[in-house]
Amino acid sequence: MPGPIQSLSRAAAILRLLAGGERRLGLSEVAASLDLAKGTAHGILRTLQQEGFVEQDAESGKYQLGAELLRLGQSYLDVHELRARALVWADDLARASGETVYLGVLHQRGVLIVHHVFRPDDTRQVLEVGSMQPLHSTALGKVLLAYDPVARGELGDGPLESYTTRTLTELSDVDAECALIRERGWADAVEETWEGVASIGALIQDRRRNPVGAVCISGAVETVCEDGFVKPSLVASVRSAARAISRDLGAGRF
Amino acid sequence: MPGPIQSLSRAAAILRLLAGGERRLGLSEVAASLDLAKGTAHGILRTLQQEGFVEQDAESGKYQLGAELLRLGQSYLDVHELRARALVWADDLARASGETVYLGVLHQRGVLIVHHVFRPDDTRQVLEVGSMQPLHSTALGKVLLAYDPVARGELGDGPLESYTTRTLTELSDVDAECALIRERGWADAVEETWEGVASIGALIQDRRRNPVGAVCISGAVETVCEDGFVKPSLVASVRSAARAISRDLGAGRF
DNA sequence: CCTTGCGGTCGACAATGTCGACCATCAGTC
DNA sequence: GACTGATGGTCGACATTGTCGACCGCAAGG
Repeated sequence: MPGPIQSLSRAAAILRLLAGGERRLGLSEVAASLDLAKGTAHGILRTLQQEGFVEQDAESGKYQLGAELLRLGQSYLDVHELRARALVWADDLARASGETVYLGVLHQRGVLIVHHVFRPDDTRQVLEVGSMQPLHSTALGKVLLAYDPVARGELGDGPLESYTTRTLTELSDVDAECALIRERGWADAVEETWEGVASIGALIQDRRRNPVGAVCISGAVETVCEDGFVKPSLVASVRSAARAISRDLGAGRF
Repeated sequence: MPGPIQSLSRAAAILRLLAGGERRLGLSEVAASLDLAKGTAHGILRTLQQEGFVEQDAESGKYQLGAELLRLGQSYLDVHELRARALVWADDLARASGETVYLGVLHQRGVLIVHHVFRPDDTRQVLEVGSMQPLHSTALGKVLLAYDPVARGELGDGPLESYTTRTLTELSDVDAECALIRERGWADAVEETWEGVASIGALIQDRRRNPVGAVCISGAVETVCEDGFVKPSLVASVRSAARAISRDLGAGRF
């Protein structure tokens, strides 16, 4: 495979840099962070700016991400076939289970949330579409790890970050857990990322049985678990939703 | 100002092209649409793909937008100062008015929705964050047209699209309306874009009085209007919310 | 079995993006 | 108020880099 286009890779790196840092970044900071000449960084930023991917604060001169990214991100969702077919099933699942529903796909080293149905009570909740969750400590992530070799590859050999005392941080433990998940066909994660939160996830596959994403429900330990284990009835609901979505995807082409 | 970076502009054009067309596009289609050599288009696509901005359907070989865009779009929202400060006020406004609340900023030739609070009843609604609304036929758009010279400039001299029989399609009419809006300090749009929908909007400005966005409420004509005019009490709510957000923004720096 | 379309590769060429010195401006400071 | 040290931004020479169009292999369709 021939090499990538240098200026484009650099532009992408700049966007990621701006996305990462909380605050706006100055030209010099950007150039220094990526080891570019100021002139070069400026040229890229100027172009990104006039394309709308980056905006410049009028008075400080510093740069931040631009509105066009939001628009394109929305377009991504519009085209996303998995999401489109899952919308109605996710709704049903939320209603049936009374819990929050997430739909996620593998993206880089994590799970990208592409759909989110609020828990059907009236508590205030923030939409998490577009945010990322870790692979090794969430139901969505562990499902993907268990079934998608690419996801397992992303884990590499690096140390796994620990979020709570129940987070699995040893690769061998994760692999054992994945074997279990494959055997029984679903994953759970009880207080492995957030205290008090438990979730149950299952795989979504396309017509050729390739893993393409995962659904999960997520809620308070008290409502999702019973006697220290996740409720079998909820597991059944999640698995049935996952099967329904997979079937729907499979039918997509005919 | 020196020229933009060619490859970057082209990459942006490809992304916009992919965002525009509903379906996935093949390499040749992309190359033809933008009048590029196939090799060139391929190089750009390849780079965009490995950066995650574009994905390729494994079996058809066609391209579509990538997940990274969703993630970056979300990051844009996270950094967005106007949105951050407006969140709580928008919530209050929705509760007080009982209607849907939108928060929009000028982007290219339209209004980009950066925040959306659902109407506080239980009807099913879809999140419109990231989508665009026309300038000349919505309350948000007309507010920006009235106060932001850049917005007025975007209108150019082109013919204005008509959505309903009440859409203003003559530039002179729009300008007259804008004068009125400036005079009284708020805008409305009753069935100018969607039949049965009325909205009321007001300007948000930063500490230096620059227009930075607009808030509006939007709902059924029957609940927003009375005797053929928008209800004064709703106008008051919207204007008060807009002032609150502006004040909040102004205080941001101190 | 040839044709026609597809996505993808290759290598020569020169247009293109890159680099680093340079400029203008502002804020702080002695 | 001139100095200092930041900043964002410009410029033009250079050669790296992206571009182009011919070419490849494959699959579908006549």
